[in-house]
Amino acid sequence: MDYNFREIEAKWRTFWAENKTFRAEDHSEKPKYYVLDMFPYPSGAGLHVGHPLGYIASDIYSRYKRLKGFNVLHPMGYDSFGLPAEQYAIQTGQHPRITTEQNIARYRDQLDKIGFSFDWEREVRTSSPEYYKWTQWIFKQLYNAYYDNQTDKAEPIEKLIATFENEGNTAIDACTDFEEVFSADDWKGYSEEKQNSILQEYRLTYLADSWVNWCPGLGTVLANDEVVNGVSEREGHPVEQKLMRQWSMRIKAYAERLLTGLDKIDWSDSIKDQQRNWIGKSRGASVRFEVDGFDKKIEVFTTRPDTIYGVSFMVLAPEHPFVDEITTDEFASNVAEYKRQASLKSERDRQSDVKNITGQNTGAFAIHPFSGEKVPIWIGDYVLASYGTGAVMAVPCGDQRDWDFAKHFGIEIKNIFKDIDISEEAYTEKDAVIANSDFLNDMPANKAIKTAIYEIEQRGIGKGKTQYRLRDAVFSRQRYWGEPFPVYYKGETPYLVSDEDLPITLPEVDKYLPTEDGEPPLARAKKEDWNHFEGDRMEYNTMPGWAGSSWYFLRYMDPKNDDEFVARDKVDYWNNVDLYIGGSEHATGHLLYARFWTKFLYDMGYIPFDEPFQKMINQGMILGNSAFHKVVDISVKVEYLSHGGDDSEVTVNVPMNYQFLPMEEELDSDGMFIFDVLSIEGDANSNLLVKRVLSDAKNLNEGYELKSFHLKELNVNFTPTLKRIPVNCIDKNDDIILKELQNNEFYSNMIATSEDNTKYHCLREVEKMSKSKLNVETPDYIVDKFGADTLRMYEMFLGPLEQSKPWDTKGINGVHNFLRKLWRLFHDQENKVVLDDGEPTKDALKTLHKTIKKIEDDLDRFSFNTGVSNFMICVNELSDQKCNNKQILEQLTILLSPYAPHIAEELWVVLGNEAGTISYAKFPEFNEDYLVEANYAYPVSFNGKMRFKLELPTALTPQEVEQEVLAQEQAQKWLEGKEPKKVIVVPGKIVNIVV
RNA sequence: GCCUGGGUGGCGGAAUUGGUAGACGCGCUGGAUUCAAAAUCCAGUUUCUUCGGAAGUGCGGGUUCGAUUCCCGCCCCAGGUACCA
Repeated sequence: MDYNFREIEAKWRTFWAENKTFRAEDHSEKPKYYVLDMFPYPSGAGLHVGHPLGYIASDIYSRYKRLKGFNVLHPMGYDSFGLPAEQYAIQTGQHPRITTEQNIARYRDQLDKIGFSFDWEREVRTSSPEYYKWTQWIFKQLYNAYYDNQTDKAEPIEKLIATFENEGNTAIDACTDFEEVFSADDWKGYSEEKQNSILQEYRLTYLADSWVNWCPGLGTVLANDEVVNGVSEREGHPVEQKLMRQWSMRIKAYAERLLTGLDKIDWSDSIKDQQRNWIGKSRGASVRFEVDGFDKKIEVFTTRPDTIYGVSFMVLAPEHPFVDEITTDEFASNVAEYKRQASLKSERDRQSDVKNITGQNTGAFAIHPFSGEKVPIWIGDYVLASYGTGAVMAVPCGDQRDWDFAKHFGIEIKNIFKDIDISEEAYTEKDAVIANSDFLNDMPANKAIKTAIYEIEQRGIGKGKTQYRLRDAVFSRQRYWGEPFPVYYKGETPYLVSDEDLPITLPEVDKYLPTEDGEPPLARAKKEDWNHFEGDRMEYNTMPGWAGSSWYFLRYMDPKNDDEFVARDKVDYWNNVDLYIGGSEHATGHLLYARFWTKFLYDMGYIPFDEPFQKMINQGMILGNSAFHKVVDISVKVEYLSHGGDDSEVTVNVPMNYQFLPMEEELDSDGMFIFDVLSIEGDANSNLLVKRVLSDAKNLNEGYELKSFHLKELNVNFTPTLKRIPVNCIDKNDDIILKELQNNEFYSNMIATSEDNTKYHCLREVEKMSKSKLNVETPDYIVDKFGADTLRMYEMFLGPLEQSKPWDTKGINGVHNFLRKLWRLFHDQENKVVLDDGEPTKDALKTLHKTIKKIEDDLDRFSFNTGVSNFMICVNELSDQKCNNKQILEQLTILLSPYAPHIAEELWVVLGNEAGTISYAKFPEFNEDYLVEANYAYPVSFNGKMRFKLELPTALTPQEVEQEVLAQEQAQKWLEGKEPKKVIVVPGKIVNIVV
């Protein structure tokens, strides 16, 4: 073998590990560069080829930056708290820590094989007590802080308490939903418990009864971003709304800064837009409508205060607190019935049932704050209790839902838009001129909005307001395998554990299930099971999955520090992440929470930056190529007679199920299975089904002799169904490899109707790669067969990093051959090194410098796929030139080393360099002089169509070029004797002649 | 519906500021080598063609000497999101 990748790669992997080649220094004269991957959850399934895609890209970039003279921080770790290990623990009793450790070992093994330049000394695991000690500590900081709207940052809670003691809460503008007013004296008179509960209303993490997404299937609550279409994101269990006492994070306080911060970071528009939509800022006004005959005011939020004269009714959410009180006797039973119906509908139904308009009149009226007219108050479930105030002023002419509602129930539709027809639908554009609206008449909408808000504030019926869709994030989970809270209770009042008692480690429990009383699993721990116990009890909840991942990028800077979460001098040096690579699925979860915590830690003065990830690239998914084949289900009931050693006769009735794998010719034109092929008539030995049943019957009845036998029942489903075939049982022509399939335990009841492999051609379909879809391809297999360098380059060669693309091993030979071709530049037929020490040729220099330029450009714009192409072009050209010049090959080797580090290390030594030094070699310098040519082959086009090329000196002026071109015989031919209308000469590019 | 991407040979894809459309690789076809196969090497490979050319980057228009690239209007695909007032 010429290019022995197995030997080479094993050798350099060991070398890097032993020499700690990729250790990052915390302080350096070099400029720093921080390249981060989203750390993985170590699942039991191991890595498939999609996982390393982003890691390969970030590794290439890290190695490139090292060559460019940067001190690079490129760490890796594990997001190792999570549900799957806990579910496994519930099923098997194995401690999640053990499962997790096993999975991490497997991940590490797989990662190591790919040759990543991680600094493994900095590894972090969110589930290790040394790590979560600091997650608990950050929680404490959040608890001891509130958000001051005046300073526009988080402040210590002591500052708030001092203000309460001196001035009460009127002097404070803080982020809270607390509306009661108290004086300094009131405050001082409150009990500790009362003070504590008021403070909860201000703290950045707080305990409150809140409506949560309760998932009975998982026995825990979920955050909004973990719920998709009313079911849990990962497992698909239904989710319902439930009022529970939970820890929450006051992320709302940061809504505005999370929005504006997006402008200064280099992320994709799609992720930024997702975050903007999630935060959901809308500007408008809150307006209070008096209820006729009650001392009550309904507050609504509207983005269109300019349309207030178009209000012809109001709609409250069925859960709105006023509903029962204001409903008239006449409508009481209908309203009660409507409320009941609405409560029965799951969130999911309510969301999906958009077209169906429902509602109910309450009989009550509100007073229009400007016109004084009475407008009816309705309830309807299209108004959400959880958004805004749970009530809307309905303007049917300007809002399609209000219009539909009004039409459906025959409510008046007022037109307040000048010269606009609203008889067929509402007019929702903000560009109309207002009419029939008293003081707003003849104003364009945007002016009318401002005027209306001014007038609303003047009359004291409301005020201009900014509303956010973003909700505070629930921070408790009723699970075992997560960070315990640094919290204990005296009665119902929570207290923080002091810093010197951290971490509160996970206590051992007998089972990982909730208690009989429905308490979380930690409630099973006895007092002595806790490493620290205070008060009446410890907190039973654990933190959600996103707790540990919200700050892990900081810990890599100082992973072993036992005194601080990160030392200030280290975080000052490394600063924020320069390049973050990971999937876009975390847009509204991890990426938002990490930004939130970063801003908080910045506010508190612990870190010098308030955006964690300066530039982010979202790699696309690698999709699997699932295989399907038609199968026919057959169930058989067999009755047979046998007798055992004692001569006793036994009649046995056995139901058996089989699946037939039919050949294409065994299906008729409608795709129906032709029964003939398994007719039980005829020779038993030649009939596959009979043969199979006989052999199974024998096995079933061991020790007995089979005497007679007949099929009692035979059911055939003549319509074949498509069945997934594991992709490792498919050959490169998409035909099933029968031997492989028959070895698979899940296919043991399958009978192929022929022994010939080529008869079973599979349909392929591109889907998400997953274990359940039987389309998983592992990197281990590729590394074993082709080597890590081939895997790295091939994954990059598949297509643009950010694009989703199907995995297809067909092209892998091309990349592997490229590396072999590279090897052959250095070696002769006998695999002996043959290098030329002399001066390089002009052609070779040109090829090299062209490549330097392209590779560098490609890396700078993260175009790794074209990078691989350019290496191929380079090696093809050098091969054609028969170039084995040492200087050229040395530069090429450095250039290639980020992509294919193992072979580069090997060739680097072949070239006579010291082992291991290539990682910190100097990136080749591009010199344009080598590309300067005396001549250029001008493409000459006529009316934009390229007709021929003409080689001309590059020094010619445009006029000279024009003359030369027109003097050509070919040019005259294309002119057909006519005079050219115009000749355009772009020097060094193109000549275009207009005829 | 809205937002963000995207649509180029048989396939993955390239064309960075408007300037030779299809780089590079796969696959396929033919040839060389071989007893044979694998591997390797060479040539060809957008389509149609009367072999002169003609058409061609989802569709229809436009701007331009020149458009995959810019503008307008559609269609389709992927991802996100939604009674958000």
